[in-house]
Amino acid sequence: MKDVAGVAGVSLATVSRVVNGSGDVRTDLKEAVQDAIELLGYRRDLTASTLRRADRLSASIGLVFEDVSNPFFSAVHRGIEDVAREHGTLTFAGSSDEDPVRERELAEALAARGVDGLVVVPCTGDQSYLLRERQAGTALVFIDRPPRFVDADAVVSDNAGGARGAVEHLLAAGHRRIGFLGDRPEIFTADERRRGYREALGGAGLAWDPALERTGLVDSDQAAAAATDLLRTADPPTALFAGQNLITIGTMRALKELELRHDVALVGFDDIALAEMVEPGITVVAQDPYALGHRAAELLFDQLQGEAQGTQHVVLPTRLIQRGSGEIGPSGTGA
Amino acid sequence: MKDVAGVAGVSLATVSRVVNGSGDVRTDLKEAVQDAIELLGYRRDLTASTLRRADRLSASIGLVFEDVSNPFFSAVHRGIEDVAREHGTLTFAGSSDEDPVRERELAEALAARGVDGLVVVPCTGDQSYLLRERQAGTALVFIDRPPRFVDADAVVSDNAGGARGAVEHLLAAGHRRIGFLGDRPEIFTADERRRGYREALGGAGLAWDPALERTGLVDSDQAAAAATDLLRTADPPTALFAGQNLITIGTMRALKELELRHDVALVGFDDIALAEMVEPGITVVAQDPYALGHRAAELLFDQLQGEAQGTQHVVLPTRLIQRGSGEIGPSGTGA
DNA sequence: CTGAAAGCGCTTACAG
DNA sequence: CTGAAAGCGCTTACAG
Repeated sequence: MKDVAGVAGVSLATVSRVVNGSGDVRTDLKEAVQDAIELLGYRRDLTASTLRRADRLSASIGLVFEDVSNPFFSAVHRGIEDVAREHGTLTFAGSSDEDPVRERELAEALAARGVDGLVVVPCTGDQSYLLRERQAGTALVFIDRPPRFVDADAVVSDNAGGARGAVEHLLAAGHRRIGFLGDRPEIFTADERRRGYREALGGAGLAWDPALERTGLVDSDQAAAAATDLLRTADPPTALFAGQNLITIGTMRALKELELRHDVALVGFDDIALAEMVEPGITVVAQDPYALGHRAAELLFDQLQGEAQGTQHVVLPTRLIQRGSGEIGPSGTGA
Repeated sequence: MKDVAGVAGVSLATVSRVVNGSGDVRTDLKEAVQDAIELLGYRRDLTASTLRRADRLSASIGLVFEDVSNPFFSAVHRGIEDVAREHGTLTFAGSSDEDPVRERELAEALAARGVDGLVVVPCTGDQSYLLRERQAGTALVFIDRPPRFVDADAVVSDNAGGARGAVEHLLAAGHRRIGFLGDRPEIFTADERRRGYREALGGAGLAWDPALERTGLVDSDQAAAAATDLLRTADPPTALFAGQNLITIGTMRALKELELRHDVALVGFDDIALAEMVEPGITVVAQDPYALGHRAAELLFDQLQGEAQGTQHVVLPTRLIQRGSGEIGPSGTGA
């Protein structure tokens, strides 16, 4: 910038005004500056600009996900990116791998780089360490799960309601013994879905049977093993509700191997690619991860623009998609 | 930092030395500084540090993908993140949507924020605008596709070789009329896969028949329509090679609707979730997107650490995974 | 080992 | 409308 000022024969302040389009600058000087910029191939250093500017905004935000490579979170990412782009803002993203220590390291590393806001998927644990960042002016929105020990905006899906709907769908088909396969109950979403499952059973006047619940399943292999185990018991369930996409995949694999695909009903939480191509098609309760990200980003920019009105807790609805596996009756399709 | 120095009763320089662990500091002063940091809840501003430091490194890198929400790129992302994390570096990521203008905007926005390096998936077009950033010291690696008009490190899959292997696999099963369904040929990977297809046919002494090639397919719907059209011709192919994951899904859908799933062979490029659960299982040529990202990030940090030895062009092998659809003979399985 | 001073690249009152 | 000067939060020679 100093060089540009030199070549254009003006002061630093004038170059700054031209570059930022702020304040009026005489046409001939403006042109001289633009020519000098062109000539020297000058690029503004945005970080230096942020450091000095009154608003101190970096036009960047940070994303703390469980895993950037999980299709669910990458769809969330895109929802956020599209809003951020409208605000000329770039996104940093990182994976916590469900580790509270790593979540905190990531969030603090992001804050140390001066992000204007943070969208975080909280691990089990305590997010109060983020209070300090918020006090320093960092906008903050939680996504997928509510935070603990922090009162802040959050956007989540209707996990309990979606699960309840899924189980009610199975009940309506006549099932009375419905198994639940879930992730670790410490995870908010996993716990909520189990709650929905239990509520639906209660609503139908059924007591929930601990023998029909298998939780702590962290990948599709564990899910397949648990499903196999459950179906081999003396009084097996006639329907299964799988609490998450990887669990649905594992359960489907188990049903295929046991040759029970057309005999045991299945509804999964989260939609999956190719779900309609499998035999039978997989009935799911779908979330809208893109919308989750989009809404969270909107709340974040509302905060940044001082348009936030109190703490917002947004709950997005889920949608039941019937494809066949969830419409199998208690005595199978006979196919 | 000024406040910390005040509370600890030392100079700014001493605080800086303690925070950075650089230079020797008397134990009592060090403790006084640490106490003051604790007391004030002081957090270092990394961007200000970057601005002043000799190496000017920001410990952040930028990623320009086609689409962050595409599972292929999100796996690449994770491969890069894991290496970056070892170097204490954070990643910015954005989507170009295959638009050269947006690619450039993104890359330049990233550069303006002082990233140490850039990993880019180049759109069709000219990447020479990146020469300026590289001259300014930004490390640069291309991924998935080689750049145009820039001599720089690149990590790509063996697209032509993988495609050739897929088609040779179909030829070995006895097929003589093999159709090709591909993305826009302007995209490097799409063109390479078509080249592999044609080479395999040539190697078997077969002339390639333009009537068997359908390209320019940008989503699964277009792929399904093209596959349907191809299979309804007077002399239809007995096998299909689908050049990309979305195209494979569309083709599979068409085969299902025409009830030809067990009669027409199919091999797809790129692996897909649930591919083994479909009937028949989908035979694919799999890339390793995580490895692609991992290798690219290694090259990037080699450049940053001055350990780069000339321009590297890395080609990663692909792997044929047989699951059934690619093992159907010219007269079907009869299933 | 420690501190006073200069300066990274920029913006912003403040005079003129 | 324009420029000289101060300063954002930090690091880094340079003296001592």
